[in-house]
Amino acid sequence: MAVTGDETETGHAGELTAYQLHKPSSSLPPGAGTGTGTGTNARGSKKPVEDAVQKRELRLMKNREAARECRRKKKEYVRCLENRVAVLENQNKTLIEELRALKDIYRHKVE
DNA sequence: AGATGGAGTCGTCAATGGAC
DNA sequence: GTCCATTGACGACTCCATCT
Repeated sequence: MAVTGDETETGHAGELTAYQLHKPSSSLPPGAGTGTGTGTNARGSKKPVEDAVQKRELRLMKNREAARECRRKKKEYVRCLENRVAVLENQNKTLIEELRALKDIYRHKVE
């Protein structure tokens, strides 16, 4: 559980961190990182480098969303499990009480 | 007041499985 | 075989509590 409730909009969400800016991007095609020099071609058609960069950005964006959704679902799942545990614990308590009462009744009968 | 550690969140990468 | 969605793992970062 978070100490405070302010999960969203705090921290570094939404802006580039030093880590993001400097992290080596292994999945980038060779030469796509700097955007200088390589990949220039005739005008008109989209440069392959630009295309690759755009593709990468799209992929990152989609994966970012997917990760968010994945975490949301996981949290929901855990919440459900915790709920279920609480319910079952209650049931268990009730059954134990019931058993105790029945045993009492039986004991009085045989005595 | 500053250092430190723990807990939580986020973005990214990489592996994987399913659909086509 | 390729594409895409999902998810575990990792590092970066923030916030808060506690210690010195």
